[in-house]
Amino acid sequence: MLTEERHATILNLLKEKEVVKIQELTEATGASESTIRRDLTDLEESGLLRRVHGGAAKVSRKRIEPSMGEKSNRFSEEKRAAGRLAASLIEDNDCVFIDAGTTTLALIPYIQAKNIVAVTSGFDHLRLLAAQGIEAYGTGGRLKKSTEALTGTGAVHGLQQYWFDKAFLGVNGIHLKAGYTTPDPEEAAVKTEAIKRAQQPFILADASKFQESTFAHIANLEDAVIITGKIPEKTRRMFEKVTDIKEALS
Amino acid sequence: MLTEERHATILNLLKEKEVVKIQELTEATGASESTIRRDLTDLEESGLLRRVHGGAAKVSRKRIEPSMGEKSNRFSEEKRAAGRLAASLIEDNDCVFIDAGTTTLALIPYIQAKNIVAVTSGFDHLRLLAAQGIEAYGTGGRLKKSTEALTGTGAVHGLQQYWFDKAFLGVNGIHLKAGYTTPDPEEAAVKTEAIKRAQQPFILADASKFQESTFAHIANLEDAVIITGKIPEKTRRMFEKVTDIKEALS
DNA sequence: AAATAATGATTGAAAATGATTGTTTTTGTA
DNA sequence: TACAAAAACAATCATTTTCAATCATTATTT
Repeated sequence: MLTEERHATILNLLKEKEVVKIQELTEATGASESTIRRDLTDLEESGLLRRVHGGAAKVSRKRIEPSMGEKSNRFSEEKRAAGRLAASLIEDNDCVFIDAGTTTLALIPYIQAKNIVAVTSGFDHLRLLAAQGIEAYGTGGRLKKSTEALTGTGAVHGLQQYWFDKAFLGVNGIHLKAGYTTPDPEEAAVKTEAIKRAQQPFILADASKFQESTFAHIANLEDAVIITGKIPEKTRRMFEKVTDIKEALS
Repeated sequence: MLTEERHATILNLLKEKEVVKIQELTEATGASESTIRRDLTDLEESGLLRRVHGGAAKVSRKRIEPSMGEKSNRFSEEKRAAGRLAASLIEDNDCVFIDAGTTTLALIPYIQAKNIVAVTSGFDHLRLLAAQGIEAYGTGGRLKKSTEALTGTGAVHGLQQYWFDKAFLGVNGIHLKAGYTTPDPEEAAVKTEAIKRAQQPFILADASKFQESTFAHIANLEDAVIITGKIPEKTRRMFEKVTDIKEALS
């Protein structure tokens, strides 16, 4: 059975039931436990299901808590490593921008610096920052439901009130020619503005984003420093000719 | 049975009954008493139920959902009536401002009008609006943790991008001399700005707010129409000399 | 052929569970 | 009220289950 088929089988089973056990999945697919576990890890990172001890569960659309505050720290190790590295760059008294998206969400729990001010376009980020006792500001703007990000001219306008020491952004593509890109132009505009208004802009990305490009241009590669988890040596050599790369080693 | 399944089972049982005994839960799930106890501890920490000696009890969740079905609380009934009346004032294609606070939160579920745009300074409000398929914008600004409101110059600045048909605000005091007041000056500034920018500003308030005054001035009584639940005849006569009052009769 | 990716088995670590302990709370009775 | 029995409790321990990491093997691509 092909990987894709297994993934489809798993998701179909989850349409009918609230949760599935690993054992049910090995029986349904004929694959080993290890393989199923890997499948579940992948599917969770794509946001298509939620892993639970013993199996997997449906993702509820309403999902109030981003299951971050809980112990279920099931971010990919890569994102965590990048998040940790990014957080370590924040110094006492900094004013920082934190972009919407799960990659940047992963850095928030690691922030140690005192007396910082954070502005964010992420809905969940705002609450998480405030919950950590960090002085948190929202950009304002339209709440885009799918990504839970504040976007559009409202957000850009909101940003123009501030000036940042550092900005931490997520993107969907990092491409030698296309630069940093993301699918939604409204979100791109916010990211572009944030990069403009930061002395040190950083892009957080995992390996899958390299050599990808999507619709809307954000900035050129040299406009920001890239923070990433482990990436292939080849990729690294290609991109570090154009901009700085901070590679988090776990 | 997986942990998640048990948790779901427990919560489902609690939807139907006010309390459940531990023994009922061990029978329903097949798990041991120890496990059920641990489940209850977890669920209580997540705020999803309340432990009582011998089992667990429902928790009334006023935080997120303004639990429509519940009729036990007199204040919430009053708020609901006012919310329903306020929502009926919103017409198709309106652009409205909805203030932070539980009073205004209560109006959101009753909005029927199509194709409206809503701007809000309330954190929960933003999500609730988006969840209802309403085009929702946040004001931006500092997230004040205690009230979950976006406040300060950031929020005022965000508001200045918009112009409203109607604005719905909550206040802490309605006083013949002091006008509308609220304890926090930062929040007051947001409310003042919203009233300025709306053709028809409304104040939502329950009876307890009348003849009260708190620190920060928002506006004068005549600057907005008051929407309220049932209030004493005497209060009504006093205040309707100065401004319009819409009294919701349940 | 060489590099890359996917798979299954194995391992020690981590998490969940059920039984047991002694303590606290409730209940019934004097 | 005072007291003792019963019920429910938190804390702890040993056992079982599940997990992530690693490695060797097998497909797949280059």
